[in-house]
Amino acid sequence: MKKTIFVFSVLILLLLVLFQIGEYAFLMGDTSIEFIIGIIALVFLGIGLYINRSRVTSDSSGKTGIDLKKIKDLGISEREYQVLLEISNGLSNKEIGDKLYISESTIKTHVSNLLVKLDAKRRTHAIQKAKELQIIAG
Amino acid sequence: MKKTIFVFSVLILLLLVLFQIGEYAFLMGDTSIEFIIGIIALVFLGIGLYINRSRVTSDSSGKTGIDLKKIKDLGISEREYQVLLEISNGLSNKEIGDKLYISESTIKTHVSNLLVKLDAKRRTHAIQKAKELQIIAG
DNA sequence: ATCATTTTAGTACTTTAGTATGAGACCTAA
DNA sequence: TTAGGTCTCATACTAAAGTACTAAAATGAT
Repeated sequence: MKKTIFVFSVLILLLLVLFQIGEYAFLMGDTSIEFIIGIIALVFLGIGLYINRSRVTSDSSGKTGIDLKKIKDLGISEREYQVLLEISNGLSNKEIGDKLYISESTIKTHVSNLLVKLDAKRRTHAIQKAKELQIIAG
Repeated sequence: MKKTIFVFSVLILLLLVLFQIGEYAFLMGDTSIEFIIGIIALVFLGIGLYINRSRVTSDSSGKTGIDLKKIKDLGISEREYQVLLEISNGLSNKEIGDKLYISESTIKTHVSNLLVKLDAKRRTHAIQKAKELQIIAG
C-alpha cells in the first residue's frame, strides 16, 4: 500500500515536471512539438509497463513465489526442505537418499518430521499443504 | 506473434494520430499544451498497462489451464481422473474410496492404471507428471 | 443384441511409507 | 564448556501403497 502511494506520488511529480519541460521547450521554440510528445509518450508507456511489471512480480511472489520466512516459521530445516522438494518431484525415500548421499533411514526421519511440521498425514498431503503454504512451487 | 505485430502496428498508428491532433490543436490555439500532454500521457499509460495485462493473461492461461484433450489422449477415464484429483489433494486410497463411495480395492485398481498411463512409479510421481502434462492444476 | 470399454471388487502378494525410539556426531550460541 | 538444534543412522514395527491377477456388472455405441 505504501509502495503504491509512493509510486503514484512519483508519477504525479513526473507529470508536473514534464508539464514544465513541455511549456519551457515550447516557449523557447528550440524543440519541435512532435519531439516533446514522443518523449512523453515513451515515458508513460514505460511507466505503464513498469507498474504492471511490479504488480505481476508481487503477484507471482505472492502466488507462485516461495515464502522463505514461512519455512522458518514452521521450523523446517534446510535438509528437511530439500527432502520436501524431492518428495514433490515424485521421488521415493530410497531415491532421495541416493540423490542426497544419505541413507533411506535418514530420509524417513526427515519425512516424519516434515509431516508433523506441515500437519500432514501422508507425503502427498504434505505436497498439497506445502503448496497451500506457498513454500514450494506449484 | 501475429498479435504482437498487430498491437504494435496499432500503437504506431495511434502515435501518428496523436501527432496530428497535437499539431492541429496547437495551431488552432484552442487547447492548452498541458491538456494535450495529459491526454497523451494517459493514453500511453493505459497502453503500457494493457500490453502487460494481456501478456500476463496469456501466460496464466497457458500455465494453469487444464488440457482436456491430453487427458483423453492418455486414455485416462473419467473415474480415473477423479481419483487423480483426490490423490493430488493428498488423500489416501481409503479416503478416496469413502469420498467416491467405492471400495479401496477399486481405488487401487484405478491408481495402478493411472500410474501406467502417466508412466509414473508412485502416486507422488503421478502428481508431478500430471502437472507437467498440465492435466491438473498446479 | 453384441462388442468394447469402463467401473467395480476381490485375493494374495511385495514393496514402500511412516512411527517410535534411541543414539552418536556436529555446530553454534550462551 | 554446556545446552540446543541439526543431521545422521539404525532397529523394529505397523500401515499404506502398489502389483498381478481374475471377474462380474454396468455402460454405451454400432
